[in-house]
Amino acid sequence: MMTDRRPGRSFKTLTSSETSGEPNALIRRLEGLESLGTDAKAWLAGIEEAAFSVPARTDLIAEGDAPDGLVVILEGMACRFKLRPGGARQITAYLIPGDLCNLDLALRPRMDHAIATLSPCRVARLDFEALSHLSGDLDIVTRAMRRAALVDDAILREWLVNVGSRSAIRRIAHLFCELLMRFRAVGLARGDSYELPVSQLDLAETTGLSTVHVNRTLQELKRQGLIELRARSLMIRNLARLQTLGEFDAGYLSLGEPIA
Amino acid sequence: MMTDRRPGRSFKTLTSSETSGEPNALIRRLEGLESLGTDAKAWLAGIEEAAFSVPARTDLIAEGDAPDGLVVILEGMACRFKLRPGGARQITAYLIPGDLCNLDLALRPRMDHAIATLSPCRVARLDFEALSHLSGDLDIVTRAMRRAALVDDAILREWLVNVGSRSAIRRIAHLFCELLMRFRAVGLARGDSYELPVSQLDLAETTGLSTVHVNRTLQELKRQGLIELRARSLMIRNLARLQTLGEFDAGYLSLGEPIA
DNA sequence: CGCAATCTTGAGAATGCTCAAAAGTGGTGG
DNA sequence: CCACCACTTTTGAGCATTCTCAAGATTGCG
Repeated sequence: MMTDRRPGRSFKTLTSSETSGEPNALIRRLEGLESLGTDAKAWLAGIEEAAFSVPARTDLIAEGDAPDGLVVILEGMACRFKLRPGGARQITAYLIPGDLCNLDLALRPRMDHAIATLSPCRVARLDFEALSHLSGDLDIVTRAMRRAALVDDAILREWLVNVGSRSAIRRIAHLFCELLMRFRAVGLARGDSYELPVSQLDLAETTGLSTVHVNRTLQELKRQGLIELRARSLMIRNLARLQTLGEFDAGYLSLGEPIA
Repeated sequence: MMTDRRPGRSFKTLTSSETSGEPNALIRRLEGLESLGTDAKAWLAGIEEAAFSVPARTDLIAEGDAPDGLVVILEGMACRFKLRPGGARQITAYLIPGDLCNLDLALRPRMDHAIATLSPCRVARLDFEALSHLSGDLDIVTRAMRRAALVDDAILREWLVNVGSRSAIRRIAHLFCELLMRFRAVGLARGDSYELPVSQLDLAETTGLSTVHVNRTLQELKRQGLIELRARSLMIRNLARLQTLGEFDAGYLSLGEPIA
């Protein structure tokens, strides 16, 4: 279940969309997948009330859990991962604001993998009851969430291609391109830059490389003038070349206009 | 085991479950996920009528397609894959009898990957209309199919772990264990043996290894007395040791008793 | 200011790759 | 029924990418 943190705790609330009237990341994300009506948006805006903060490197859902609510990332980054017998960790997905942790909770008895924060996060838990009673104008929300799950599947397949067959430098290039597009979709990129609050160890556990090699590969990307990366902030200096290098084609992210 | 089926049309009828009153692979697969009523089974048995044969190495669904029906594998093996710019192919899933190719057809505009047969297959196409009108006792079928999709997701995550972090010999050991369990679930394993109609090139494209290294790794598995593999038929000689080597834990396959 | 985590660098080693060619297999048409 | 052809499997040899180990530099946080 969720680790010992109660909703009430305030972990120094950052300046965030929470205080303004802007749509939260979940709304932005789902709006890219289905056209949401005003009532749907209003309903989704309500999740802010249930939001709470979680520090970095904290389990959100453990392997074997049977969560009783749908967990949504509103700010920060989290990841899905599996542990191998020796303790090695393979990250199988990044969760960014607007992403859903366990959409299939209704059908899946227990989690086959775990979810943990990478950076400090703001998170909401949607009650299973509330979700299953969405109907009428609101079941567009369910459809949008299902579509989001399909995009997650597509991302996972793309990661398998990445790790299964691309060289180190291409893997990282591809990952950085994907994250740019995903952050853009929820309004969290400025131009070709975004915050990437993960360590090189995290990148290593994502790409199937050693930390040492991740480090050297990042240096090579910088040397080639493709990226700048300092203080957990990534600036892509030459997106076209980075895309070519990473063999990146955004089609699998379904970022076109919302399909009718 | 009722027989409510019309005597099969013959596409050069092989000796197969088709001619007997046995449940087809789809029924067996879904029955492992939900308890099906007799009417659900009868409905599923009807797909035999729409079955047709496809030779090996033939595309079933191309990337970019928007299929108008749900494709089901009844016999043989197929795979999902993506092609990289240079032509390299990464296989992202094996489809065995009882598996569904494109369950999300209602929500996904176009396929982000392709599906092709590996061996000669018998395949059925379920009309989208027919599926969307399943209701009452039959919507248990929909539930079972959704659960099957979740298992596919879990398998994909496990493959990412496999390719992202295990050594060559562990990767192949893991894959062989997984396939044993999946074939067993649809009654296609005899003891610890099963037909594995894929080439070493296919295995290479699956595991992210070169064909040469696959070949040498298979020899090592034989040398250690873990497997026998000839004429596309795999016999696992020491399942316990193969599981340990492959770090295989069947939990992610949801093969327990059907969950209520 | 100091600890702990993270990043960086060096050097040697291993796993797995490429290229190339030979040997085996199965299907097909003459 | 055999010969041939394409595909697949196997083997050898050298090499590249990436890993491991280890230590030193840097950063961020309390």
